[in-house]
Amino acid sequence: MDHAEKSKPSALKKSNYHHGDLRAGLIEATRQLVEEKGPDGFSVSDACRLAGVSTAAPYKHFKDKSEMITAMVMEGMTRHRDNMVAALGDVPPATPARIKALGREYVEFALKEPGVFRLKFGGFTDRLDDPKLQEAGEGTFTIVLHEVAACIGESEITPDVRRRGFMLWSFVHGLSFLLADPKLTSMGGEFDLEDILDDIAVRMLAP
Amino acid sequence: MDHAEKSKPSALKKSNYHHGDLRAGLIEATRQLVEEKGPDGFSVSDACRLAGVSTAAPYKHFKDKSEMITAMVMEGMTRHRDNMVAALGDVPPATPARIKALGREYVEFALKEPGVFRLKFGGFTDRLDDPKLQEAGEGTFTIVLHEVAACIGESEITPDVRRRGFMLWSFVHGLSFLLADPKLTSMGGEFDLEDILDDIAVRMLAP
DNA sequence: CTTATATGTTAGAAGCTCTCACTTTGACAA
DNA sequence: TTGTCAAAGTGAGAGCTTCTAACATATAAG
Repeated sequence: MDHAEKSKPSALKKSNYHHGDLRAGLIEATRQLVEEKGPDGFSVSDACRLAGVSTAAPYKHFKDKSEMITAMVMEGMTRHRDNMVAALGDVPPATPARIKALGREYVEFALKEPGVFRLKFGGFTDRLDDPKLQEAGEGTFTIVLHEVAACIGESEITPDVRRRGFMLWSFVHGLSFLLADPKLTSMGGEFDLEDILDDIAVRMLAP
Repeated sequence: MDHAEKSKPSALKKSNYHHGDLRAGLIEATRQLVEEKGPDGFSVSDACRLAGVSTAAPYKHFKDKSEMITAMVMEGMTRHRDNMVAALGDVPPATPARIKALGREYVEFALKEPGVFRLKFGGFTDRLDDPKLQEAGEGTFTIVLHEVAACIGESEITPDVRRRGFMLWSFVHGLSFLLADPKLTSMGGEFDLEDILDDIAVRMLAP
């Protein structure tokens, strides 16, 4: 492991004393390891080994382990939100199909990155109390609320809209957890995700 | 901290070299600490201090830290299920009120013991792969399925029953997570848990 | 009463987080 | 060009942790 990688500086690296962009490197290593071993199996030391730096290096970029995980989760949330927005794509406005698209993307993220997803909400939430996380979460929820409003013909976010949005979120969130856990999935029996999403959208948008 | 507590042996303790029922003591200590500091903040050492034994003592009862947590979670699941069964109490059979009662109890447990609840499903699930946990979970789910079947007039657990049950579970599960997280609760705005449970029961039991 | 077993203890190895003092490097001013 | 400073690494090590091994003690069964 010598040269030729990373690219923040001008062109190519002369030495590897300085990493280039260790912050990003550590975040990526953290993500990989959390996916691989779960949040409890993760250690800063492991991340250092993976990134090829000494165990003291991270502390130039993060206050502590918790902040390192928070940064990784933050990055995951951004990705999650971007995916959801992208999923709306050219789905016709004010249709349940948009709600469905958001839900599908939500679940899909949970399936693709279960470790990160669980960390976002599940295991360590108490500790991850960065207000930025909350902001980011609220931003995403607001997207959902606007879609719900459009679907039921409201021009603004009324209490009814908020309530339905929250219920939809609850459902999709729970569904994601159950599906992301191999031991729980089986209990649902055989079913099709699309059908389920259709079903809940219809039921929750009904008067 | 000398005498006069624990009671597995005949009457009262002479020495405290032997604890009496350390297994149960450690499980309780684990529960307390997980609630207090979160699953990540928990350490076996802490539990030992709380239980008043040496740090090597737990290993006579549990293979490792993970097994100790698993045991605690297992105990929590039993309690959770018992609560749910008790909540059914004398609610008239084959009514949505029974579904509601189960849902309320589910959420209530999550609010009362958020640490344990999250651990059951959230943070460490990969690691907590004791088949007994799965069994216990399935048992509880079966209770729900029977209630759903009764409500929609089926005499057995058809695919439709299973599907609705799974959706109800998803919803209540997600709701529990959102409500158990102080940062997320606010997003739902002002609302009444009873109303929400009524609402979802009606919507999910509709043809 | 004796003795086996279950359940404690102490000591310690290995590994983790995080700090401190030190080194290297790139950038920028003179 | 060159000198110097701040940013970003490093190694060593303190003080935790988990878990093992060898030893100690109490209880229960004979």
